[in-house]
Amino acid sequence: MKEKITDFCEICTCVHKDVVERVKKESLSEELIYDIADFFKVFGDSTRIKILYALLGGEMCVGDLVESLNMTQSAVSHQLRVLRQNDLVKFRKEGKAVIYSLDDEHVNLLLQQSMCHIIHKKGADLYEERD
Amino acid sequence: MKEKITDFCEICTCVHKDVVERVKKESLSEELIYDIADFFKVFGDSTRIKILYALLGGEMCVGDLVESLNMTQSAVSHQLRVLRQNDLVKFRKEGKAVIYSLDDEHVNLLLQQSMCHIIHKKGADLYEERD
DNA sequence: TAGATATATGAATAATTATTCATATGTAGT
DNA sequence: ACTACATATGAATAATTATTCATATATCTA
Repeated sequence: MKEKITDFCEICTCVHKDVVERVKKESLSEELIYDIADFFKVFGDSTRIKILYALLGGEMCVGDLVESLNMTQSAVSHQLRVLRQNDLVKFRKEGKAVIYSLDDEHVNLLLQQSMCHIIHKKGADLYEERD
Repeated sequence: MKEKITDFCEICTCVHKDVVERVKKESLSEELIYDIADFFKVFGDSTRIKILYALLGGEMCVGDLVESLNMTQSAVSHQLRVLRQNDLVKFRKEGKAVIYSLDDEHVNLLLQQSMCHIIHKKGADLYEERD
């Protein structure tokens, strides 16, 4: 079962032809791969998580976000744009104010789920040393 | 309902005291915020997504991953470390080979869910222009 | 134990991205 | 139309992170 499949890799001889072929066949398109990574990337920033978590409690105007999160207006606004571009938040205008809210239930779900996961993992780590 | 809450922000007058206070009160600890962001950050890289997706089909040794994904052994190994450190993959040794697999169902779930979300969103975008 | 192979890793570089600063846009009230 | 305010944005800088290259570690075989 351990045999060299082609000559395009000069260093690895530990190659299982069947596995490699299956994976290559079933691989996602480069485009989808990048889309998925980009999607997660949006959640992978503490500023954006703060904003999203704040919006879990309901819609907020930019000024309130700035106050609540102790950040500059510019930083918040830049990150809101990223969230907007990725359809994680939507907004409506009310006079001079722009009021943001979470775009759909997916966001809500993902946030909750990840928090569960992390708290669970942290907990498990904490109690790992017992007996 | 629109009133200045404190004097620590010199530029924003659009501040809803009640909202700001609630958000501040309900805010997550900085530590948890960073943990959540870091968790997502791990998924936010196309190389790691490729590896994780390949492992959805079953356990694989490093060499097979290198072959399947057309990447250098070093790059794969570095990213496997990140995945290991974040408990997304586990491994066992078999002779010289190190065989990796997904660590738990959470990973599986998150990947599937995100793909659904993205495909759905893409689809929606594609058909958006119709009347 | 020596040599070969599979994987891991440190350091340097390259690429990506968040924040800041300055300024622009848009809206409301006078 | 003018002023003030709320938000957005371009450009520069700072910070983070992925990849590469060279080399180290670990395991098997002779």
